[in-house]
Amino acid sequence: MKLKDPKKTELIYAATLRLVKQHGLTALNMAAIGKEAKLGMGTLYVYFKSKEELINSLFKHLKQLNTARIYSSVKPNAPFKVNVKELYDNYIFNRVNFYEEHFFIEHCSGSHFLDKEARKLDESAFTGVFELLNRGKSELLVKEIDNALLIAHMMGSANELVNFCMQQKIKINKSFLDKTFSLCWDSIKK
Amino acid sequence: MKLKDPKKTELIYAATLRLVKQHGLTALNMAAIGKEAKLGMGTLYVYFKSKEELINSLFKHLKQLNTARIYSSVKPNAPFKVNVKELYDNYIFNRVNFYEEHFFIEHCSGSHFLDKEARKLDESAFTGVFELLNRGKSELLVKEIDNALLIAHMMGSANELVNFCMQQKIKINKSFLDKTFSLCWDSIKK
Amino acid sequence: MKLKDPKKTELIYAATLRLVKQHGLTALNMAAIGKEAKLGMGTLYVYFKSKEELINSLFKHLKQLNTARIYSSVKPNAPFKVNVKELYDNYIFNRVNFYEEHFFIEHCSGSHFLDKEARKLDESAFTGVFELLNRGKSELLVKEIDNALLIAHMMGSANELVNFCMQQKIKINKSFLDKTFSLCWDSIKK
Amino acid sequence: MKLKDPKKTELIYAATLRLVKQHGLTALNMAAIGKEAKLGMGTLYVYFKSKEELINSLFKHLKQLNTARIYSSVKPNAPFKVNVKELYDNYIFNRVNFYEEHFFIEHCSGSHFLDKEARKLDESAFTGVFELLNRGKSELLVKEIDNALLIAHMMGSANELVNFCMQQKIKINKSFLDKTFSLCWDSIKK
DNA sequence: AATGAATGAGCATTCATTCAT
DNA sequence: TATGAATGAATGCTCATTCAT
Repeated sequence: MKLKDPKKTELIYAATLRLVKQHGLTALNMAAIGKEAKLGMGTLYVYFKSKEELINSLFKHLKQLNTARIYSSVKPNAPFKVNVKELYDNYIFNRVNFYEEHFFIEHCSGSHFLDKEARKLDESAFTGVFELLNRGKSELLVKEIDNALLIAHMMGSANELVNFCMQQKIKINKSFLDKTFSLCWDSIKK
Repeated sequence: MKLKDPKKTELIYAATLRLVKQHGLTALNMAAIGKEAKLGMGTLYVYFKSKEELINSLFKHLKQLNTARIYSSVKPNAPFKVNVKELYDNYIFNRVNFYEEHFFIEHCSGSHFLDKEARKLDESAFTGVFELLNRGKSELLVKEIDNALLIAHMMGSANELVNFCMQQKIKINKSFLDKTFSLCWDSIKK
Repeated sequence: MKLKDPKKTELIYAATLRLVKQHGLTALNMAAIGKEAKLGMGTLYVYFKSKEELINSLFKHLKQLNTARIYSSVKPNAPFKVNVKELYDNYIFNRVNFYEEHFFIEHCSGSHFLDKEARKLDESAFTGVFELLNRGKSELLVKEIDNALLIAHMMGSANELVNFCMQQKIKINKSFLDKTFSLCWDSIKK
Repeated sequence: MKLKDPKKTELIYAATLRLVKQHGLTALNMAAIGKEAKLGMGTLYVYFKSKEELINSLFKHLKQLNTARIYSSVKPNAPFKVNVKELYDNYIFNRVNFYEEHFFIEHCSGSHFLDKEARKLDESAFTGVFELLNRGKSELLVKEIDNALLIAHMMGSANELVNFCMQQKIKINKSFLDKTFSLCWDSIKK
């Protein structure tokens, strides 16, 4: 596909995210996306060859974007705990500021829309954090527990805390982040 | 005369859960449910007046069931930490053994299917744990942090650990539970 | 079909008429008839082998009843005009008192439900009036116009007058009947 | 870009009338309309948002058309009887030439399809004839009987005569119209 | 005989996709 | 390229009929 106007792809992505947030993935349809993006319905098919492709394409795009965003904060030279804290803050910040994106990702996982490639992407993604945790272990700062479990524990906690805040319409500030990080840190630290 | 068979409701529920697990909520349709439940499609409408009602009804049923299951393990007379551990094990056990149910619940939340009543149910449910944590605080065993945050932290962690195990097809055993519980305990303990 | 309980047939007929009057022939369904007749839906099939047969059966029944009712008033020995007046009053009286029945008949005619036999019945039925009009002609009281046209003229007028009264909820009394009969009489009289 | 084709509405209307005439309102379904109109079934929903709306829309359209057609023949300057005759001929002519339309209208009235607006339209429509009859009375040509009754009488007669001719496949000609008009005129004239 | 639960063909409606402009 | 009208397969739901009790 030669994209004449790359901005249209963005418009379509944004419209899709807004709609899924508002009415759920189950209610998503092409006519609605066209309308929300202020484009003709046929135009969608200039940029994506099917609804499935649109969704997969957006899913992969978001996954990449998200991984990049999280790692943007990792600075290998900083002390270990500082690094973990920054990663933590950044992760939560991301989750909140791009809530629509994560909502979309979560509802796509497990839907029949995703192709194999997307499903694989869904499962990879945390190699950078692995390395960081290994460093923590070598510095005798982190418990000798499987990295995958440590990550699941921290990520799960962070996700749920964000969900809670979104539901209760609580704004997340520095004091909140410090408090909840202390929970995470105390759990993984040796 | 033939009487309405209460077992049919269960058959329909079970078929629905299986299908959503296998192909996602987005692919769910009445014909498929009928087939999976080995019932005529019309029969579904003897027990539920619409697809929406079927989904809401199942959602509410599962929420109640789940709440009951979690609390079944709380024994007020046991020492605090024992109680938390039992609750934790029970919660994870539930999550694993009724994975289909939680998968369904999570994909329904945020779909356009749920009515107001179901949405409300979705948000309540943790009063019992609140009380337990208060006891922990009064016994000077738990950090002075908002109960809601403590719960979100532990639940999120537990959920994600289960997801991880399901994806990796890891069986959860006592040693796993002890290990991951130690993460949770260390984070909330004073 | 051996009818165990002939009263049930009447119950079913009456329920059908009431429903068609209230919601129209297009909305008629077997479940509703059963409910309205306070009978199980299956019971309808003890008395009629199908919906079509029920409708045709009722249609024929009403046609016969109606023809009998109209002619009940013809007394061959009375003077001609007296006879016509009595027939007219009787016809209108019937139309009003058995409005449901005529509503049903009219909506059935032209529906795809009626079989050939019923359709034929629909077209016959006025031989008695034919003879009366012939007598009128032989007595030089009636215009020399095709009987069928005279009948259509009078019947059409009567039908529409009744419809008008039903819509406007006007009660028909002797003075009304005298006034409108004068219209009819003046038109056919020589 | 393709534009909505106003002729399609007419095609759909015409197909609907043909089908109702042939198989009755009770047998009408969207697939059949699409086929008869040589349009995809989905196309119907581009022009009407539901079957009900299609029927109501057509009903209202026909009512307006019909009222306009009837009055098109009223020429206030002509002598009274000439005017009534012309109206009469015109009314019958209409009834015959647009038999399908009247068949549709009659079967819709009393069906559960019509909305309030359509039902109201159904009841209005004869103000022009009222005025004509008033003129007839002032010219001492018409009996002092309620206009509504006079109209019901004439219309009912005309309707039934047309029905009779349609059933018997009789062609209506000038002599027929003169003959039957004489019946009407004799009934209303003073 | 009487009942109403069970059934699946049939119907109204939706929606991804194509097509004419 | 951009558009939205056109399409018909797919879906939710209804309802005449059958069946088990």
